[in-house]
Amino acid sequence: MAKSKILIVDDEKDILEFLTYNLKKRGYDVITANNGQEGLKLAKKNCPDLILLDVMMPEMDGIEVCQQIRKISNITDTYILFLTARSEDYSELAGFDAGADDYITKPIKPKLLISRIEAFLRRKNSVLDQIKIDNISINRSEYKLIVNDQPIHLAKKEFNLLYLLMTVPGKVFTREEITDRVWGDLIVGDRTIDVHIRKIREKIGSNHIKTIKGVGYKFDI
Amino acid sequence: MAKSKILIVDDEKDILEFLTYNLKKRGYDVITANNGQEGLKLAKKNCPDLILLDVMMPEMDGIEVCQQIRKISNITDTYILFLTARSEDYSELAGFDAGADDYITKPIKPKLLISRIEAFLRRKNSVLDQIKIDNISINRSEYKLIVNDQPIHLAKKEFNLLYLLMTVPGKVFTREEITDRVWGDLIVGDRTIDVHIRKIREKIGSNHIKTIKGVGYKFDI
DNA sequence: GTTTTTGTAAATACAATGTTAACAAAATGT
DNA sequence: ACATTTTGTTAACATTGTATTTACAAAAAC
Repeated sequence: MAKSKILIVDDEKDILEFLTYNLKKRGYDVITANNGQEGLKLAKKNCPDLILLDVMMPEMDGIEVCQQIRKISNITDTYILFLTARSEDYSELAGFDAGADDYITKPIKPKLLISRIEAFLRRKNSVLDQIKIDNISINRSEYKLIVNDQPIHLAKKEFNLLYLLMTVPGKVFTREEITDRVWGDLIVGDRTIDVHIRKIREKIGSNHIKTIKGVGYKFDI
Repeated sequence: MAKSKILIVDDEKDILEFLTYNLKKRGYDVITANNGQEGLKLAKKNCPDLILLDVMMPEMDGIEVCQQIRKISNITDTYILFLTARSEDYSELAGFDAGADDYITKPIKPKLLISRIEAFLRRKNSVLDQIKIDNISINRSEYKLIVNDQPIHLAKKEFNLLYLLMTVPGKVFTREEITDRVWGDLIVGDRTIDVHIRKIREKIGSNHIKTIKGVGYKFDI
């Protein structure tokens, strides 16, 4: 599966750079525009999966860009996320009426932004193919894991389990969630997950996957 | 995450069916009422995440239902969304004063409605997932507690207990409420809660959780 | 000043997870 | 088709961390 494409439209260069950095690090394909007109043009041309749209811009503001984009029939399933300063008194309603899917208020917290983006992309069923966190990079379509630039082999179940944990870093996955999503309907014994976790830890080091006793496991940075 | 529960209150059967159909299709748990009284009763009973409330209804109108609902203390974090015909001259202000969170004007466009609902629920869930008060931040899906920028480990029961108190800061939770919601059906001894409270205080400092003797505990700022 | 309620520390019981090794089942190579 | 290797699962036991109770002290209420 291809990397998800994200278009960022903002007239402030700092924010553009900040977002680009954070999103590229996370493995996205980032395109930028620093005004409404350019944003609209790039949206038409690239059909991004997600558009981050600053509301307050000179000449053509976010609301208008959004309305225009919503008129383009071949980008209907693009998610549009507005960036607003909390103080700006653009009504949220105006944004939603224009076809926005959600709001993020500045200052932007990268973690929150990423988690919203990924929640959406998951919902859209376009699963992330490539996840890179810290020194660990996992690529699903290639069944490939790289730790500290060294390729490491994982068996299928190990791979799927690690991949699952990495799709939402920090989130605790319960044992039930894990069996559901890695084993499917198969019912496996009590210690099976532990053994797999152990094998993964053996291979990627034991400081990434954390046990939350009585709850489940999570991949932590 | 569990399915979100949506209560629709409207006296027009067509609209009720139309909305029910569209929302169920989208995976929501839908409950309906065709007058204000019934709506109020169902709201009390079911604690829905979201209520779609027709303003114009015979006998008890939406404004009144909304006011009543806002008085019920255990459904404070329910979103209430008014349905109004654009022509109706109920003042929007009256609705907001009564505690509405937003308006949707009829005729209802399913896509717009859904996107607003999802924006609301996303915001609600992300808010509820992460609670930050003063120097304490608690994150449910990550089972993570941060005090003064330092991560602190809590055991499961401790975590759930603190989380419960923090969901409604200032509210006194009785011992019964606490056992119900943290321990479930399990019956535990008299001192168990105290011991857990003690352990939490040990970890986050003792100035946040206050004892209301003869009643229970609360998290205070 | 007595009673009730809550706080605390330590002891104990309990449950969840880690670990190893053995075996079964798949996959791969010849 | 057979042998070989890899992968997946289970069982048994060790280990860890968590939950609960106990017994008593302290505080607040009456």
